[in-house]
Amino acid sequence: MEDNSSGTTTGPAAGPAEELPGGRARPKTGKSEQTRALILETAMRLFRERGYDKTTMRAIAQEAGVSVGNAYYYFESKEFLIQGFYDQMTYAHALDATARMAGERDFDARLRISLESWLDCAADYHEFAAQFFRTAADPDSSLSPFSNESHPARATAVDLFRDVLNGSDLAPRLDAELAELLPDLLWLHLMVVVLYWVFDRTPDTARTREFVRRSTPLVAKLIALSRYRVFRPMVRDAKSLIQDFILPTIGRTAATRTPPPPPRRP
Amino acid sequence: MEDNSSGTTTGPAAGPAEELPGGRARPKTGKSEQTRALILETAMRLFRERGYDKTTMRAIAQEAGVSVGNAYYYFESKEFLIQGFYDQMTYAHALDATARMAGERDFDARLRISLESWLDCAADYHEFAAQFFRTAADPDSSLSPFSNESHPARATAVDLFRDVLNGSDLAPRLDAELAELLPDLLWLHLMVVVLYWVFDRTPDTARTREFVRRSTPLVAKLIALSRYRVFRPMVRDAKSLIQDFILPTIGRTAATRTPPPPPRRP
DNA sequence: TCGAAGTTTTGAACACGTTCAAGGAACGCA
DNA sequence: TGCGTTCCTTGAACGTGTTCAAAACTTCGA
Repeated sequence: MEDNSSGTTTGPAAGPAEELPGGRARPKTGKSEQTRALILETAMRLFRERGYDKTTMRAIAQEAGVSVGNAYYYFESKEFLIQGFYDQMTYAHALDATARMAGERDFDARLRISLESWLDCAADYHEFAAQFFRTAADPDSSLSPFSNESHPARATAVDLFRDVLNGSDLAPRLDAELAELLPDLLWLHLMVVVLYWVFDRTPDTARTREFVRRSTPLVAKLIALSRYRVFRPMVRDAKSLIQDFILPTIGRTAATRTPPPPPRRP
Repeated sequence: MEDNSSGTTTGPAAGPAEELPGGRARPKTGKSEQTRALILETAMRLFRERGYDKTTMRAIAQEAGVSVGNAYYYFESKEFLIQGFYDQMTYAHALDATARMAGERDFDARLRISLESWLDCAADYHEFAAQFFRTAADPDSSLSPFSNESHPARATAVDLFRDVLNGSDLAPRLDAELAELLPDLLWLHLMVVVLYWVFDRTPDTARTREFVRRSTPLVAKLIALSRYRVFRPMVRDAKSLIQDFILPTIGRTAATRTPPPPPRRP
């Protein structure tokens, strides 16, 4: 918060929320964008090769053939390189998962596929991921996916889970209001899996994969059961708790909060 | 992992798992223990006053009247000072919560009281706690409460929740096996509350307090319901998932793990 | 009391993330 | 062409966490 007077430099580092290929973004010169990409790619390669802590900013700069100050012109800090990595990976994951679950209608399978896809996309970065998670746990860092700042990567991820649900045979049978909450909850489920994965030390993170295979049927069953009468009061309580306390804390400020009671009659 | 050859120094920093007042602990000279305590207290005061990042090791040393190297003799790194803080707070919390819920038999109330007690104990450190949580999220750090290293503070916390359960009217009505898992699960619930608290920016963390008031009845209801027939299959699945995948990942490898860690380094 | 072995303390030195004043390079305009 | 403005790049310098060889102190047997 106290860093907002980020100096006299007016470089792109001040507003780094634009490097996905979709934006009108940076002025014009392809040169600048090229340097930025070079630095990010070099950093990611070194992170993969040596790990985060052992990769110094000096090494990144030298390996990329620029000065250390130049790296700071494009990335506000070493942590912002992680943001670049996270955005890229989220995007790749969304594409891969969507492709892989095409045609599959079973909700459990779709959920499992999308999580396994994440594990595959992230596999090369397992060691380095600890650092990412550390950063995510810091509420002061704008990189945290839990932080209120609009986080394009998080929106992409939540959209993917909306797709997981909507493309499944489960979707039409669900209460509309619950269906609205679920994408965010499934994203939270991914966060739990990520937490598990970060701490997983088994070869090829086999344990996490097993955890996914075991936990997704449970999630599917839980959601399916939520329609039944007996569970109504509890589901209602849980729903309002989530709506009032969980979602506003993550990105979802007020976008869709308690819409007027939908007079549905099943 | 690669730091294990922690240098030639054989000071107490190598085995800092002993400073709770219950132990036979450090050899004999009260002097050493005194210096250690002085450094820890000074650090905690400065953390409280200035925050973690703004408190430098040099400042801690100067304020405590020792050299910076001396601080490193007692604490392997700045992060290990957090461990000292965490141990102390956990102990204080266990005492406070136990006292506060004495006489109360309602499970929901006991759970709520114990969580509110935590919030009160931690209140002074709210700002600084972000850093603690950051550390907790790093699997390479032996400070992480999720790490396998025997973590006396965690054991204390889990014991507290065992007490929350056993002292309640709910305990005798529960399946024995489930009752065995619950203390760890309730500790996980605390971790969720802590996560919420860390990100909470409302004055006096009012939002977290509201979150506790709203979530504990749900937890209580969920546990109470688990006895009913309909839920059996699901409870069984969840139980085995937790038993096989969650608890082993946190400290709980086997029932009782090598109780006495000998602090001798010849 | 002496000396050796162990314990505690010191502070200069090191590596790293980060900052910043200064200087080029590119572009527009007269 | 010359000049002003903006964008990009540089690398020395700063403050920080951390290390380590050496000094100071304690303990204890002879």
